[in-house]
Amino acid sequence: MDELDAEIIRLLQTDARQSNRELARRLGVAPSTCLERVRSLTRRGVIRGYHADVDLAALNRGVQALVSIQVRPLSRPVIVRFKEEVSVLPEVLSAFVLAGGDDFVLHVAVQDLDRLHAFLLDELSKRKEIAGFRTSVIFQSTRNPVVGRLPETAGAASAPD
Amino acid sequence: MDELDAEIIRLLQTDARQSNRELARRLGVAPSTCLERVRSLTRRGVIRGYHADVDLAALNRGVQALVSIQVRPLSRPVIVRFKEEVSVLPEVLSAFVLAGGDDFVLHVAVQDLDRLHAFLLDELSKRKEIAGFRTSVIFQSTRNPVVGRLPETAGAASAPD
DNA sequence: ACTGAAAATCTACGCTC
DNA sequence: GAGCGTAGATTTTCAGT
Repeated sequence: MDELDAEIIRLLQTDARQSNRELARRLGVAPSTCLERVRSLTRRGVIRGYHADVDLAALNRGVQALVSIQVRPLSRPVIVRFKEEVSVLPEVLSAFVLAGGDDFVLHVAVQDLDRLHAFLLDELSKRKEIAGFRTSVIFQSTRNPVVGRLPETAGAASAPD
Repeated sequence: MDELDAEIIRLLQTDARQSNRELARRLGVAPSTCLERVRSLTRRGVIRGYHADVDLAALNRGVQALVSIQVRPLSRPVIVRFKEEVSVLPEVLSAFVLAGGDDFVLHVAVQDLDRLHAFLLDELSKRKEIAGFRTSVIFQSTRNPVVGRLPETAGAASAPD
């Protein structure tokens, strides 16, 4: 993971469909070199795939929400099963298993508030393992297009207290 | 947005780097037709871009958390400014502006728990507009690779009560 | 929406450092 | 081992239909 790899990752996060040639030009290396680097990153699992970013509103999924959920009993089989079942629901964009007050957070996207309500009632309320949940409608969301290495925070690495 | 468009979107969400030719083959249309469809979807803003999916652990960002935040006063300038400033922090993957008990949720990824603690203390605690926040470490997260049209929920559209 | 052909790109392989 | 240049295969792209 040298500087060149980091730059490749940055550029492919910005635009995954640019040609290998273009990528090589921006990096100042030969296309064949660039190709080998990208393959290596893919082989090593650093690059996991390439995905189109789609406008949710255009898919009639303009209403998003975060749903915080507590499940009981808080046992491994219940958590594993709940996570698996809920992850595949079409309304769910992503699911988080958490430490702390809430056990799960679901990021959901649906057509409108009626559908959100229906989802909560039909998919969540009926589940016996759910001890409670709280829904927050999302007004806005922003996503950082590029995930890079973090800058070293001065002192944190070398001088723990 | 006919069936062909929907299928293109599905395939490009799964693998954004497959060739136009491959895409066309899977759809059973000519490459030129497929290309024009993809361009149209891009022009209309349905496809917003293509991004590489990178393993956060490989970038030394293996620790993720959701941070729920309340800000005061809850006025437009405070919200807008907070959102803009926080969105560009390198630790922040995405930021949500919410309705409900919490005003913001930040999805953050950092190297380790020390860095998470440092982020909370150095970036959040010092902000005067923050009235309180709660941090939940993420044990696991799953993401739905394909966002599609939602199935019609029987009765919901045609027979509201 | 398809066909065909020209331009651009991809990528395997042998070479140099 | 890592990067480069080249050449043959593949793909993109845009007429014309």
